[in-house]
Amino acid sequence: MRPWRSGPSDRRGYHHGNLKEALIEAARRFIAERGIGGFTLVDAARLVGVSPAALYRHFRGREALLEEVAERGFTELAARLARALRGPGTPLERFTRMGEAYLTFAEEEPGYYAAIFEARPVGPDGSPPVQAPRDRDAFGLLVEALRHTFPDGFSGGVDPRFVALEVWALSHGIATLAAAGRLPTGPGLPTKYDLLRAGVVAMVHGARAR
Amino acid sequence: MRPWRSGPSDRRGYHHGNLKEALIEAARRFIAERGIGGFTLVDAARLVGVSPAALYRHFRGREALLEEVAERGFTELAARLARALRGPGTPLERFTRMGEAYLTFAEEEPGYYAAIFEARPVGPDGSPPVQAPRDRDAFGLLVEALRHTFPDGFSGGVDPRFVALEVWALSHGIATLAAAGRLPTGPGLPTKYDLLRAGVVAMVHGARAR
DNA sequence: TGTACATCAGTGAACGCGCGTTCACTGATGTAC
DNA sequence: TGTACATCAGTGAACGCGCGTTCACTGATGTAC
Repeated sequence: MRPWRSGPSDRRGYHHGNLKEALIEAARRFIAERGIGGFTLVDAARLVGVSPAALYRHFRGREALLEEVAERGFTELAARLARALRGPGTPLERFTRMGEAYLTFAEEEPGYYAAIFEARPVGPDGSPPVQAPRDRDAFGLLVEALRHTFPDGFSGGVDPRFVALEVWALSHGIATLAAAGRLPTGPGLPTKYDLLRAGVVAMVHGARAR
Repeated sequence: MRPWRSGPSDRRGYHHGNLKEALIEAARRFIAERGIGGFTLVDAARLVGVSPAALYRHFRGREALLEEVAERGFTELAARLARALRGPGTPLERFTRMGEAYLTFAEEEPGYYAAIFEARPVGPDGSPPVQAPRDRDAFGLLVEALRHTFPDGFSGGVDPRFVALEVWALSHGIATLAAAGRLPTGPGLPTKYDLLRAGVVAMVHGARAR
């Protein structure tokens, strides 16, 4: 990776001009390549072309930077899911497209994805908060999507949260297996999108038939 | 954690007597507590009560130890799955029980589970092999289980491998979300076992109805 | 049964390394007058 | 428009630390005679 600067003026002198953003971007890239554990502040600073100490003008430390990356990642993920859900088609089609957007996000942004699921949220005082607000947000988003997509609900009074959890767990499983390169592929074997699509259909169907 | 020795004589002098096994056991525990990235040779040696250099009498280095842990873990997992599948009940019941055994293993042996999925397999020369034999084994095991459980196959000629992948991805997703403490729980929300059971039923049913 | 000795499984000190973080500092920026 | 100066965002050297690994070594074990 070559040193990288963002913003209009590519070569500034003493002042970088956009260091915070550049560091977040560098972290995202390194996490994508080496995982959360393999990410170091020193490498991020070097990539951006700045001394490691400069980082502390913008972040409390390593954990704070990771948490910021996770935050950005989650915002991006939520935006993509919402966009996918908004399109045309039957409820089931739109919901399925949302699932595909999830898999695509995990594939295109492995750094964000890993940060979202591995970064330990940090409270203002440095200790972990009781529960990460993102967790509730992520799950709530999915439940709301299901409720909007199937406003009549499921027969038998099946809780939409149940279906939401099911779909989320399947998506996460497919995404992480694929990211680890452990999803068997080959002639006659389904792609991850095939897998998710069939799984969603089966689960929604299952919930309606119960 | 207190220093720990295994085998019949708990206090040996210069020679430990069972160092290899003790180190594997220590690694399993540390990985369970801190994850793969948080595991260090030095800590493992200290826990066992031995100098860090002693480790090199039994392993090439850190990676080799991790790979050994993964190997043991996989053997144990395979044994548990096979045992669960062997019991009484209808095909679907037995298959469902196998899924529950998978979740239980991930919960009871988080060290093994993490090692299985995160350790990078190492060939004899130190470079990674083309494909980890374990991967094929794990998947093959699941497919065989499905074939034995539903000898009549699925209607519409649905490939058992398809269903196997689906079930595996769901199980893995549930297990990892649960291990990360990110599976929402609360009154009215399903347990991970509920989730897997309903998912398996839906998927098998979906495959037969297609 | 007793002794000599090869083999094996440990020790402990040391190494080079890269990490996250701190500190006093300095160069650049932008605002007040 | 020009100058003084407060503020801000960088530097670079240094730190203590713990890591994985190596090395020459030594104590224990078990076998041959």
